[in-house]
Amino acid sequence: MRSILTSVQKSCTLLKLFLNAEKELGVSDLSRKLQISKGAVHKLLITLESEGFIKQNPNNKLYSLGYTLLELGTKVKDNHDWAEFAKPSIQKLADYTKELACFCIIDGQDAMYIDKIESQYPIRFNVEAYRRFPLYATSASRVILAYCSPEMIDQVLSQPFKQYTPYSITDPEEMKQRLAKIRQLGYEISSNLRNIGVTGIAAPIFDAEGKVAASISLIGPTDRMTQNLDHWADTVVQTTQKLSRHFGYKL
Amino acid sequence: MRSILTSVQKSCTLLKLFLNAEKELGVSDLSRKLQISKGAVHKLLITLESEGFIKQNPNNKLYSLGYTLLELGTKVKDNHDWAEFAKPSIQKLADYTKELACFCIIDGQDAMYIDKIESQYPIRFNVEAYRRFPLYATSASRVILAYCSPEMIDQVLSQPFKQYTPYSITDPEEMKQRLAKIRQLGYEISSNLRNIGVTGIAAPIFDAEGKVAASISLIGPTDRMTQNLDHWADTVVQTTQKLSRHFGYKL
DNA sequence: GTTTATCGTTCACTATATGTGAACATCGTT
DNA sequence: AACGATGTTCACATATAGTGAACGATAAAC
Repeated sequence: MRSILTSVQKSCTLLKLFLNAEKELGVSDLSRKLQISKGAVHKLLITLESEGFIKQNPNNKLYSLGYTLLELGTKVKDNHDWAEFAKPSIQKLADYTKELACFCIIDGQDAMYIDKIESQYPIRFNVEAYRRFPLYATSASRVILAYCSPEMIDQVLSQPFKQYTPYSITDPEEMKQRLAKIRQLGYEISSNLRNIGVTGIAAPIFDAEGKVAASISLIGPTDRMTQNLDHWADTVVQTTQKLSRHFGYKL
Repeated sequence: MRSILTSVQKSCTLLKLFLNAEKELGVSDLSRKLQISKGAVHKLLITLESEGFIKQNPNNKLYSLGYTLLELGTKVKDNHDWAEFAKPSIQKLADYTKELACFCIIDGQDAMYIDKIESQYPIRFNVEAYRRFPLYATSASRVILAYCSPEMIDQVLSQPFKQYTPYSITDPEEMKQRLAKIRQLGYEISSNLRNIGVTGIAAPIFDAEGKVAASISLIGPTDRMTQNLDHWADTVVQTTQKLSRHFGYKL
């Protein structure tokens, strides 16, 4: 059962290389990063270019991501119903608290914000939508991870953690205890774990089958957040519980 | 010189099938659409799924586009500088005219709106951003096509035209004359060619090398548009000329 | 409740497409 | 002018992609 097509896999990896690199990349550079010959990379690029997934800058011969990806990405956004479903809720949350309200989903081994309403305060924190990050990294993703299967949790925690700040958790056991505490409380409040001076409050959303599906979080500067911490934790939890019920989840 | 990788090409075509189809597609359906065996399609899907380009709905086993495409599409949007460059201009245009103002680019054989400011009138027309359409289809794309190379124009006009309305141009010769008129005037005003009761005004933007790079258009209900037609054509042309100069284009 | 049709998945096999590595052309720098 | 780097092309041998049939599961039809 060898069902992975190597050339297709290579082309996917190639495209994803652009996510954490310069806007434009050259053949030799890609060849080194992918560890395949220049000729092969060139064929990949020609093929992807003919499909609009890649485009070449005629001036410097370098390659960048093509507009077909933008077209497909827009289609993905149009597809997912629950972002539209959750939008009124995070809007209401943001209006009420004046802080950044986010809707976060799990996809494979990663998390991703797929909707957000930004804070209107002059001093504010912001996140990047449609960008993957590890499940252990933020309160928004940890409240999802906490309700995943034990195997899933073990798999995620078996990889080394990126230390975003001096306060980031790096010990798997400590993380496990934190996840247990999330299951006990039903939400999480965390500070300085990914960004110094930033506090997040997050709670999970469950679907009709009782499986965790997404989360909602409130993020902002710690000094402002601490003024209403308990009240806002309540508000976030009530919001997610309402959404879970909308999804058909029974307490 | 066989430099097209068939499996990569197939995977790209497969992904693009979702653009004009249901949200979810099955293996057999895709097999018929792609004209390759079910087993091969399955391998393609497994590979794409392992990279996050496709995801399978566990309930009905059907496949849909994955979030990695959203991630890549967002990166494409972040990359292109000129949309941000043009944004103030179309914003100003929309504020002044109260109609839909669009920024349109050419990519390969297609056109695409990559930015727009919508009209605030209760009765208004709208377009879909980040969606390909043929170069001959709208005034926004025709003013680009008009300044393309003769070979490019011939190639585009050699394919049969889609008849969006009873008034749509279907004769290549008639289209050529229209393009000639665009080059003569420097802009185009068109009505009912793609949508009945809708009028568009468009003018091209040139880069430093004098090559056509994009266009700006103003679109709205014909009855409202006709009240200020000449004045607004002037305004659009002035906007594009200003942007062309910003790009380094010399008259 | 049984049959039928259709679906997604798996498998062994062969033709074929793929990746290699070297040679080439082109550019900017030294 | 020589160099080093680039992107591009090519012929070839090997690994691989696509076939077509069989499987099990599911849902519709009788």
